[in-house]
Amino acid sequence: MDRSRTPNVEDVARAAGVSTATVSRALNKPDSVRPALRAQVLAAVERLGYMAHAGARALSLRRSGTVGVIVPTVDNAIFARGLQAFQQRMAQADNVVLLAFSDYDAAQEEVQARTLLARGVDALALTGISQSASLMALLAQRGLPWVHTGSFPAPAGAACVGFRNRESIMRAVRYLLDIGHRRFAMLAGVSADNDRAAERIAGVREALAGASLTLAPEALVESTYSLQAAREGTRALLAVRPAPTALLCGNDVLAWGALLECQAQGIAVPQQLSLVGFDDLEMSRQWLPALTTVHVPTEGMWTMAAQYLIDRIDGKLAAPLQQEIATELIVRGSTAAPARRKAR
Amino acid sequence: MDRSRTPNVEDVARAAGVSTATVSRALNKPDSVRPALRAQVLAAVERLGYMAHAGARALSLRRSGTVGVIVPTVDNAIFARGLQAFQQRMAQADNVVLLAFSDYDAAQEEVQARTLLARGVDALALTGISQSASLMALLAQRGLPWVHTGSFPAPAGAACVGFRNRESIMRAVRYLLDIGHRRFAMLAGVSADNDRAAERIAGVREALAGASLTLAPEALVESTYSLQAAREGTRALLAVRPAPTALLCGNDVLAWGALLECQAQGIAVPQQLSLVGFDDLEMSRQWLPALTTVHVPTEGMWTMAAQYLIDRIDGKLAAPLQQEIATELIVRGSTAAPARRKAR
DNA sequence: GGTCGTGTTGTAAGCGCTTACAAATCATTC
DNA sequence: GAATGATTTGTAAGCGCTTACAACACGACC
Repeated sequence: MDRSRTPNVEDVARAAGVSTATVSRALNKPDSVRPALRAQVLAAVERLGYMAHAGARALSLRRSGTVGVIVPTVDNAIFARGLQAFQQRMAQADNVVLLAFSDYDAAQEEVQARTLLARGVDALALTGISQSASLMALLAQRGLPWVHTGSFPAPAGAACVGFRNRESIMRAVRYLLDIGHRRFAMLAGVSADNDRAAERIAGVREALAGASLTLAPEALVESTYSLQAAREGTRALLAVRPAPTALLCGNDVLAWGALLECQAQGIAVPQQLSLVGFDDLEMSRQWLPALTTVHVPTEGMWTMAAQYLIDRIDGKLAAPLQQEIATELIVRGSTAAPARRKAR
Repeated sequence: MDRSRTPNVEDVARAAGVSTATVSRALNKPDSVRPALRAQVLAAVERLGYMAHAGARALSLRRSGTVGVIVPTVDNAIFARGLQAFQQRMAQADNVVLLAFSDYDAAQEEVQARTLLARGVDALALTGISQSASLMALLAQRGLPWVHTGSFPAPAGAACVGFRNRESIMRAVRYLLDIGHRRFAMLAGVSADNDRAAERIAGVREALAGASLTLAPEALVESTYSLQAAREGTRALLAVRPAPTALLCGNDVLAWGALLECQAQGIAVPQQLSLVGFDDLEMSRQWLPALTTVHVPTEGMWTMAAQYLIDRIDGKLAAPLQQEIATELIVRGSTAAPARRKAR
């Protein structure tokens, strides 16, 4: 039992008294080899602890069984959940996931994508649609299947599984308008290199315009997605006069920051300020008050994205899919009609 | 410009008017080829959009440039942050990260690990030390470098970068004892397949024993790491009589759940109940009251784990490293001396 | 018994890369 | 100018797997 070398097909073939072709067949299309032989082969495999060399396999199969995914970060639960769903679906299809982060930066995203391509991924999942043009060109040129998640629609020729960020947040704004709000502020995500953040800002603007309102420059703050930054941003917005009665947040994390800042300042939510998030993370449900937010079916979305790539890799699907996901406004305790008299 | 095939070394060699060996050298050890030729080669590479086939490369180099990591989940920020640090360090070293999840289940962990091994990872990072014996045997037998994170020490022969979970939480308990607490409860993580959760329970027990106290069976609840479950667990613990004055939580997520439940029940923290977490996530700092918790330098820990694997892959390091990381009790607003008179 | 078709197995050619070794080139020294 | 050594380049083998194709075995049928 010297294990000077990790065993290869040839070793297994010898041990089982068959040819390498038979070993390969026994492993990859069991039906094509007689049961007796197959058993011998599998026994030898077991005995030697054989595992096919992935590189060699990729070389001859022209596919690596590997799929890349790039998310901005995984520190936000929305991506954490999505990534997990994606990985799970991929694992079921016997694909393994190569992970990289863009940190909300298109240049970094391109660098990471190139690295993944160099590793021979069979497909690539990306977040949003604000990738660099050169990255898009590269993917198209190499004929690699890829999909954008979280945004809809995607540019022509590209596949996506996502939702309309603009329309989704517009529903929230209209709801606030309906219950009487007129003075709005927005704590948005950083819109550079982030179409979703940008679209949500645009959505708020558009919905307000529908009610002949506008968002004053000082009533819009872009913030990174940390609680710290969100609190600072909120502080600035709370200082605006006349004070806003409703604060729209680019996502739930920002909304949590806003809520914490309100608690710290003793501002009652929703009595003095209505707060709306976006994403509907678990914590938003548990918070006190529970957060009114736009629900996004993240797991389902990423699972569909994974499935699309799988189908694409298998050649079961020829054309790029553009799949729209429905979102839903979930009204909870953080929003209410504005107080009758001028607040504060 | 027909691109019927993705270009290979031979295409580049032809285009640059050199041999394939020179192309390979120009790319991998530039110094060994004359500047003039090197420039020709790089130009051809650029022109053709050449990218070396990773599988072929892995086959001939006997290494894949790929490292696997298995975490229980990424839904908890502690792993999200760690994973990100790990990926970043690996990317710097030109390694790519294959991700899989164990979902706190040793059997699933083994399945996932086998999949990663089959994909030819050069090394593997694991969470904790409660892996199945068969997985450990497999890794040892294949001679694959691997590392356990978050636990210290690891079994002989294994490498780890982690901390002493038991001693870490004991400091928290002693602090509570010091400020006068005598009635304790613990909202622990599920200890099956989770040495960290188990050690933290053991630590609480041990520290209490040092003060001649014990944890009554009904004063210990094991909960999964969701806010929902944590709240339910807390509810049970709050119903224990005499009521506890201090609640130790297995991690920050559980502590958040506990805090939310207290808020919902109108129990004042820390006046009526002192609350301690574990991990020191960003949110714990921002919360109101801010959470007293055990700080764990996650990013640094995972970065060191990554570095260890890199060194191991490069052969720069021969023996398994057992690296202890220091933790620190951070006292914030969620703990205080118990009220003088019997609570409630 | 010979022929044919069907199903199973083996032989060997690649997949694309790196690198040991051989060959060629070039500078240096006598 | 030839010999020597150092440096650069090319040739070709080999990494481990899959699979086209050839070979073979076997039963059915005439």
